[in-house]
Amino acid sequence: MKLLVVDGNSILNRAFYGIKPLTTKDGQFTNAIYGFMTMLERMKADVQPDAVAIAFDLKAKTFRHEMYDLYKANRKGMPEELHQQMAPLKELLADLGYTIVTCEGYEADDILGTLSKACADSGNTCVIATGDRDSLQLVNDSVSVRLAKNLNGTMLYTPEVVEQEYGVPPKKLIEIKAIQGDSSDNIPGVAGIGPKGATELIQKYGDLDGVYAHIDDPDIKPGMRNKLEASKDNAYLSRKLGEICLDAPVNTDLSAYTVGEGDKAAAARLMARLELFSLMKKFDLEITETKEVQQEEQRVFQTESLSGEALKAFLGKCNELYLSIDFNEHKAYISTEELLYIVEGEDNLKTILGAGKKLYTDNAKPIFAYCDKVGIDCNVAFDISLAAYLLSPSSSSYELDRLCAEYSIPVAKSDGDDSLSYLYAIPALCSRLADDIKDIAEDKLLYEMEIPLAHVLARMENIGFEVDVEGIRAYGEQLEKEVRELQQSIYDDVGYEFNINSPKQLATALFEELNLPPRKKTKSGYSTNAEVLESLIGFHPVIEKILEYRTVAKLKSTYCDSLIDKVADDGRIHSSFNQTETRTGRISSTEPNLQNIPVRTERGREFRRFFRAKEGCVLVDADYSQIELRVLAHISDDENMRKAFTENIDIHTVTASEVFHVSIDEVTPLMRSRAKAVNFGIVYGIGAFSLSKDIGVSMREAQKYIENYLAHFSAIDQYMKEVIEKAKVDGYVTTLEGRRRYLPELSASNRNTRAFGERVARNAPIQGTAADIIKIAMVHVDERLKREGLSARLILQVHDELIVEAPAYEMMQVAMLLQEEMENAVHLSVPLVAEAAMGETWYDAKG
DNA sequence: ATGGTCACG
DNA sequence: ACGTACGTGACCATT
Repeated sequence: MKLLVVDGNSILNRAFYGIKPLTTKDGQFTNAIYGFMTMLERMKADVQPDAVAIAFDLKAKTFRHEMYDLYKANRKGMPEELHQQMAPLKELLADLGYTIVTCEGYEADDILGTLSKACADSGNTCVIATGDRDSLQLVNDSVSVRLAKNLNGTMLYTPEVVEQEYGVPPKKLIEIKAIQGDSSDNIPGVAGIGPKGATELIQKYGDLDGVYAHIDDPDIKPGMRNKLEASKDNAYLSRKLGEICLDAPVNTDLSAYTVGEGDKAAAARLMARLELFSLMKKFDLEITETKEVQQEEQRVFQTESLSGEALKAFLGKCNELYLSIDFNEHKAYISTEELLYIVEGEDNLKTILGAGKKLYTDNAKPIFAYCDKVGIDCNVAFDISLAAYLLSPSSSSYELDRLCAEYSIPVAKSDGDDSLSYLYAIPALCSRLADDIKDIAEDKLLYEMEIPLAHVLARMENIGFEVDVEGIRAYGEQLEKEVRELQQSIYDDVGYEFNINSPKQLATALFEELNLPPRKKTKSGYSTNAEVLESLIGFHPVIEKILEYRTVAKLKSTYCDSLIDKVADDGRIHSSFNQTETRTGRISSTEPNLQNIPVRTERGREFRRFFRAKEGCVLVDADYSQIELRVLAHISDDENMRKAFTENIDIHTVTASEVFHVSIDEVTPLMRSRAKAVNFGIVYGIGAFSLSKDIGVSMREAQKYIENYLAHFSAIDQYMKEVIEKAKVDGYVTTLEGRRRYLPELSASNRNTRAFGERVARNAPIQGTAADIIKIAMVHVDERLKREGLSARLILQVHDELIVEAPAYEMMQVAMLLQEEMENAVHLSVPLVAEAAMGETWYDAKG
């Protein structure tokens, strides 16, 4: 029989520190649980044990452990984020049928020792899974150790491997440790002797007693002899501290550790509560029925096809449709009390969507897109993904299966395709999410902003943005030529050919071959980012070439090659606008991302010449002026900042005048640009360090700017403090329209994590409110364009900028309308200002 | 899959 | 003593 003994605390620690923080939407940390289960599964697969024992520490009380505690006293206690994961982990393990072993007065180590000895004594074998090298002393012919390196990797230690690595058999490790000590365990050892010396001594004299018996041996040099004699007591104490107990009073009947059936349903519910959905998949678990429903007979749903007259008859009987549509297959799935109807074919699809019924669906945008394409009106009443996003904007997925698990919605058994089973849950999910949305007062946000916006975005995606493919191609060839020339010139300077795109190879070239001074390290080596390179300008002519190369190569690969790839047959780029991606409420753009087309440098900006209005049309582009600072002025109600905006004075100049204590006329361009950086910093949750780096002044200087700023805009200072305090109490911050962002980071024990949470608390209401405002404007602009019978259409949003493609003769009307709707989207205590410009291309239309 | 880098607001 | 401004997405190299 083979027993796997898991060192619970050690593996949990590995998991906790090895995986980035992960929390449920209400802030329960789960990363260690996730990591533990992943590692456990992996170990089980590797080891193929007949039984599994999982050992955990209890509070230690024996002599050895009292001493141990004493020495451990300066160790940090378990952080709260880890501690809160202990209980659910143990519960989960029990639900999965594992036996947890603890023992009053003994540590997990001692349980490992005792069980491994019991295995060996009874002719069985044992594998110890741990992250801690202490257990290596337990290795023998019947006992091996799997040392966890990281999430995926373990290293197997047999007696041979131990001897090869340490130069002594496993039993002697403790003798070495007695001399060497272990600072992480506060085992003192002999001061001044390290691993090398300790190993040599033990190899020669066998054990600690042997060493002291031969203390006068001439092979022991005087210096070492003195150290050994001075720390003799410590050495023997260390030996005692390091020895693992082999007779802890735990059940040594191995059959007790066979993995049982457990309670799979409970395990599934717990994993769902912990939002560990990938684990659920790995363990092949799913929520089938909630507890209450379990009492009843399990419901089995049936599917039935519906079309033609039967479909019309069905539609005649209902006002609301709960449905999900697969547009690839042209199939609609309609969920009712007892049946899942499957409706196939485009004609039937049009019948359903155009019937004027209230649609409750998991994803409205494709429905809007389809209806728009085929020219029918639909009436979307609810969108599950948008509701779930508003409820929990930090989630990574809003798929039905996940949501069912998260909200404990039972998924019934289907009589056919199991992948359809969650579609039955749509009505229950809609009802539950609608209630929750109402509870947190985000119903207006959902029904009046996000759902109508989905329609606008669908139209924007359908319409697309015309591009001049030939223009891009020609520009690409020009850039290509430049890249090649720079590349060759860089090779000549460095003296050999290498991949300039590889940060690693570039670092070797710069910091080893050319011996330039490295400035900053990354996880995997020396940093070669633009900031570092700029600081090296002047050391070697190659630096500027590399910077240039980076810029040109980036333009070529990201903005020529990939953009050309994305042009559809209609000569237009149809980006996807994602409405459930960002944690602040902004939308994002992918495939391609049209929200990061270059503008800051002239060479990059050229790309905007290739984005153009179609024949006979122009682009009308309007952007908000300082929307985030205006939002800040409003929510903080700072008199001085409000005044600047009300009187329409340039805000950066006002800031400069205050920060530098000069009059408005004395503000120089440099002062203004520094003040601009301060304004940005305030919005992001400023620190003197970053500000100083950003504008190139000393930290002292930067600190002074910030102080001056907050002294003058004192309501902002006050607001920034209050918003954090409130976030700590509530657990979330909100925007003007009530959009929430939860901040579990604020209760973290890690200082940096907490500081991050505080910056987010300051930034999210500002960025999020600005996002709310432009979303409202988009819905209004779209409505008005249609209401006024214009054929102009919104085609792009870039956070504070809207682009409309309009027939040339509508240009002025559209510009007026756009500006008006943007400025009047909401009414703040300061005016909102939007400025419109027109042109044939994006380049020309941008102010 | 992850990290480094860099494009945007 | 440590890390260091908010929010994104894409590309490339590397594991």
